[in-house]
Amino acid sequence: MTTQAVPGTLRSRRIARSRQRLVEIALPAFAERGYDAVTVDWLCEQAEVSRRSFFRYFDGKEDLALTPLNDVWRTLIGELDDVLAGSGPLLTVLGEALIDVVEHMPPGWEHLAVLSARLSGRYPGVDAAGMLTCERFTEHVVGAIVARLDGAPGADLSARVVCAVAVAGHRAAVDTWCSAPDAGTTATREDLAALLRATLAAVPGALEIRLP
Amino acid sequence: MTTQAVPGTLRSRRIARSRQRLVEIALPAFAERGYDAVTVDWLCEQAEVSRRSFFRYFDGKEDLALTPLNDVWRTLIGELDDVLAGSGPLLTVLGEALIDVVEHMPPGWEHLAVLSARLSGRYPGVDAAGMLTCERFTEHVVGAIVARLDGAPGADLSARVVCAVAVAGHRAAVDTWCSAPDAGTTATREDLAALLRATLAAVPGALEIRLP
DNA sequence: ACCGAACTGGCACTCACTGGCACTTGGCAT
DNA sequence: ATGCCAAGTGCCAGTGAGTGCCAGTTCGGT
Repeated sequence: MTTQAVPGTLRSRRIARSRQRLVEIALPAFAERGYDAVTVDWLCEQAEVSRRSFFRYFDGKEDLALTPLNDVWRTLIGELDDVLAGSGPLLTVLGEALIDVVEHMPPGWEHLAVLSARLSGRYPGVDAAGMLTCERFTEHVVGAIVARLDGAPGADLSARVVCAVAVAGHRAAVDTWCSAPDAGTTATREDLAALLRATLAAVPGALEIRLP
Repeated sequence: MTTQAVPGTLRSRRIARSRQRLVEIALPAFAERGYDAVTVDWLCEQAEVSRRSFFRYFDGKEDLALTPLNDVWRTLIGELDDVLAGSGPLLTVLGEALIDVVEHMPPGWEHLAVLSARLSGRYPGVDAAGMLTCERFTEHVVGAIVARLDGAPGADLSARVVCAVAVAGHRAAVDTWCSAPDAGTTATREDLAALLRATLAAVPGALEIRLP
């Protein structure tokens, strides 16, 4: 997906290019003609990739549609060991790492991410797949935290709750970010980073909300 | 689903019975032979319901698999207006309402709910569908809260975060509840209610967790 | 008893996704 | 350079979920 500093083997670059091509064809097509109206067959034809390979590159159509957003969480999972080496409140640590990852996505990421986020809002099936990725992130964090704070009672639940809050904050920020009519062309990752910062900062107070 | 005090029309009771029959055939079958190995065709044959009607009764195979757990959230959504008439911290209000709903599910609910929960743990697709239902609950709460606290800045985010926490607590409680090997026969709704109470009480402290 | 509306079942169809198999090709040791 | 091997690929045929359509039935109010 990313153009690596170390390019990797010839093969893996071919795969990465095919994946990238599929995403770049798919997301605008989904936005224009609707998610259901664009078939995997058509996408494969356009990208000159066989149907069989499509399903080797992606977990499914929904995974393809969410590639830009999922890449954020997958990157974060990959960096978890480094991230959790930090200190301070877990929510702060995870939040800053999330923002850092967003700021370091490859060039052009924002345009595709906006399309992906809008798709997620319009199609429940796509949304559900996105939540699954976040859930996988949560499981990684829970596993790592339990291992690190070995034996601490409730570490499990704490990690789960913090992740839930981080994910909810992320979803809220992305919603706002992608809902400006011209977001497709003008939204920047810095905008999203700022929204994430604001959202996550507001979280502790948010829990206090009372009914009159 | 529930045996109503007011039985409703003949028609609606026939439908409810067909739905119930499908759920009672499906969940044990899923547990025994695996979710994928049990086809909708087979289920329809067993329950003597046409394939076409199946998809009129349920949103899909996953909806069927999650009926017991989804019913909790759907009931809660139905009672939202009453629930939000209460006062105090939103998290407490929602938590108590959730526990109340669980305690008033129809007889026999617990056995099917355990099967449903285990299925959700084993099959990501099913899990994702469950998260969608929770998301729908969140949207209802957000809508209602924004309407009630008209104009309060951040009410939107607050409601979202509280729901995320409530849902995470619920998931954690249900996970624990259904993972005892003999839960299928011995788990009671009171057990689950107690777990929910404990989990939700622990949440405020959970957010404070720090890395060393 | 009758009429209209709601519900039903069957059929044919689309499309996502999978397993199997033979073939190609890039990576690597020699 | 060469030749071997595993990883990756294309094609095909199959499965099963989900949907649109339509003709027939059944329920509920009048």
